[in-house]
Amino acid sequence: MNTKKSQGGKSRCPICQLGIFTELGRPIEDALQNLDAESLNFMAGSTVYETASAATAIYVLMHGYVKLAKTTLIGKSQIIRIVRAGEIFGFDGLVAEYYNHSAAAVGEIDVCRIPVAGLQDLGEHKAEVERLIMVRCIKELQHADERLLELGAKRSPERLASFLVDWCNAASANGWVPLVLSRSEIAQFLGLTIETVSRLFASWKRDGILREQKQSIRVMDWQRLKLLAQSN
Amino acid sequence: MNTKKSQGGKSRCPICQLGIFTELGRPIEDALQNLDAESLNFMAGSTVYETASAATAIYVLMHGYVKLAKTTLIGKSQIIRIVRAGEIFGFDGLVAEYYNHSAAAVGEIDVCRIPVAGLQDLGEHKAEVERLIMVRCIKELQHADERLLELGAKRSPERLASFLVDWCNAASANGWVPLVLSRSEIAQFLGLTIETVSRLFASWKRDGILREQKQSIRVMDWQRLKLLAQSN
DNA sequence: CGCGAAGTTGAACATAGTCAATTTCCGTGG
DNA sequence: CCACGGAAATTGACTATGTTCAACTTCGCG
Repeated sequence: MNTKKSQGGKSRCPICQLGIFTELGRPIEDALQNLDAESLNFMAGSTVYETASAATAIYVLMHGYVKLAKTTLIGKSQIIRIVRAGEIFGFDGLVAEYYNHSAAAVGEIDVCRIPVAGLQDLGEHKAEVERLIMVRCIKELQHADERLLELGAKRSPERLASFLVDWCNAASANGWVPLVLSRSEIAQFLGLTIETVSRLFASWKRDGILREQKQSIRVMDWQRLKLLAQSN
Repeated sequence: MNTKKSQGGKSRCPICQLGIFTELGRPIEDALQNLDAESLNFMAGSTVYETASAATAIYVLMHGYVKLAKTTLIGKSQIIRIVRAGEIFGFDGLVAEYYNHSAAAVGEIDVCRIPVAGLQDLGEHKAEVERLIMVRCIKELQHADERLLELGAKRSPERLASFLVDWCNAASANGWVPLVLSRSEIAQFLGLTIETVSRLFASWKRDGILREQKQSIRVMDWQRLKLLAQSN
């Protein structure tokens, strides 16, 4: 068993504590408490759901990182999204019978699992929650569009550089930023090989653009990195 | 002026005739008639909206094909989606101030333009329409995920082969299928160059897998094409 | 300390891109 | 109906980017 419920059974899901639904106002927050949402904890590397497993819930990531991935028939896998705390994943649960991708924990995570069946019980508030989900979904779609541009129209240095720029920006901590992903995961995310990623890191470290220590990176020359992200 | 309204001003938009919203039932169909949706006709190659233009409407494609594209700062463009009749595009209108991609007609098209402001006036039906849009959006997201796998984890022959398989399947007409897109557009869609696409076509025609005449293709050997789509 | 996994590095190779020369296609006008 | 002109597509030769394979090093952990 690679998953454990943090406090067993239908524990009160702390959705609101993260502020995802707070914008909807208190009555809805209360209604959400009545869903049988569960707070779950997964240890590093464990699977939240597999491709083609029954899509019965959507998830809100409370803490940590989740990677969503798809695999070709010949076994090459592509990470389609890295989910951050506060984001929703598992949209498939709302329209499809099965998930079309897998979700796995990168490091230890806490998620809130919301059974889709429960959403039906929201009554008058259902519409507002669905609207919020719609908005989130559209944002995901925009993000996916951006990634299609990355994968379809950019070369390896541009892909890695803009990935690093995004990653460090999201981390907001300037200075050292924990790089949660392994070389292999970065490669799978960018549609490259481990070796290519490794060589680019090495080259940029040599050039003084980056430094790395203990799974963390620090950008020394933002200007050059951003330039690499845009052209050659 | 490269666009013209088919019958000037706020013409009755034939949304329902396409059956997109019919699943919602008659009262909602009627309510939709009261939006100031416009039926528009664009000639081949003209632009429905540009990247970064004000996102004030969503569109339903009534007839033809639309290509949605993004461009890198150095001018390489990537087609992120080919929209077919009956599909919604311009989801950005619902959440963002500006479109993050462009939309252009491939051949002549008819679209129904629904101002987002109008959706607010749907009153009690708003929720149901938004739910439908949410469902469509999630399906687009799944489709985008699939394309990320194509671009990130597959080689040129696999990309082109699976594109052709999809294209011909969607056209449902077995036998000759009109290939609406130019080599350049196919290349932009698959993240390849015109030359690579051209060479693959040539090679497959030589091998008797395909035939082509007058902008239409015919798959002669489905088994081999599907095999090409999956592995090497 | 030692083992296994992750990461690095080099050399050879292959895939796809670039550049350039033709050829084909198609609409326009004679 | 044919001829012309321009755009699209094809083809070849060369190049470059990134992959593959393999050896080796580093890191983390028991």
